[in-house]
Amino acid sequence: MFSKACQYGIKSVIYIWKQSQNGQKVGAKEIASFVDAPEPFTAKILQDLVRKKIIGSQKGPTGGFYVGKEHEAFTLKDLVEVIDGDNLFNGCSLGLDQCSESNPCPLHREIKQIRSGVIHMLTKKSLKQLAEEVESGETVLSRLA
Amino acid sequence: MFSKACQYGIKSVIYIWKQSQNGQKVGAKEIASFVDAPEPFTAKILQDLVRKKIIGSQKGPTGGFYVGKEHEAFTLKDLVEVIDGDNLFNGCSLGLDQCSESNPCPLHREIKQIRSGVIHMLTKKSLKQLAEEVESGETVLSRLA
DNA sequence: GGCTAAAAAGATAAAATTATCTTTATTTTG
DNA sequence: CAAAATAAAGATAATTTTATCTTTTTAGCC
Repeated sequence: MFSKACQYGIKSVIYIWKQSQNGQKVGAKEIASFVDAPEPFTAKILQDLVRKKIIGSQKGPTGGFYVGKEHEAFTLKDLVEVIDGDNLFNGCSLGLDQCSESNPCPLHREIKQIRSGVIHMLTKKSLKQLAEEVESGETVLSRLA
Repeated sequence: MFSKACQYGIKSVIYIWKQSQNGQKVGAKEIASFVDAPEPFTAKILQDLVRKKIIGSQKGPTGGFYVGKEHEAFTLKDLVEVIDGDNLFNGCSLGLDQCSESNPCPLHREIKQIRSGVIHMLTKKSLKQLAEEVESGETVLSRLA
């Protein structure tokens, strides 16, 4: 469902939120290690997210990635769209370019319903809220339980 | 959601069903052209499906791919599993290997629900039924409407 | 039996995704 | 202002997925 890049991205951003709530910026190395992902690849993904303003970054010593009020409204859907595109949300699931309501592919109606569920789930919580659930121990992010 | 191989596979098998209901075996070339997929790649996929008994095949002149009573019970889920594995149905969507009910990742519950929807949709109709809907014009398979 | 048409299998190639390495730019601190 | 730490950017490599090509096997037909 999600590419690896996207999985890394999701976990990274939740971790950044978690740390930012404690007022801490975090470096790519720390993020990658926590999230158990290759560091340079993670850094690439984070760069994309910065470019698209999903997160912020600061160079130099004491620098790192962070989030703040300006990022509070972003949801998983925004993040997934940046990394994986809108493939999961739009376009015929069988790759037909003629597929439409009036010309539906065999899965058209069914996929439509699935997608609305997916979109709902990816929008109902903000990234910040997801981080709060990790902070509270309700959910778990790292492989180190 | 589905790999290209899987998209091609789904369309191919529905087409084979459609043709088999008229008592016709179909060759890889015809399938690929109808389904608008590269022929050798399609043939590879079909070979996998034959090996896993989702469809049948016969070599030699007048040969081709076909389906019959012995294949009637197969659903999209069976097909997707053969081609894409169970990735869509099992395993942590964020790639955590520690993820479980008692140690849930941030998306655990939500993904579980999505998945049950996906599984329901992929099992509620047989491949044969999907072909019947194409046959009746209710849905459309080829890019030539 | 030999020819032909088709699937099966195996080898190769191209493209996309994932991963790594190196260099550059920026910013803080001393 | 120099040094150090960090993100950013660019170049390269490995792996996986997608695609193609070639050879072999099977089965029908004359």
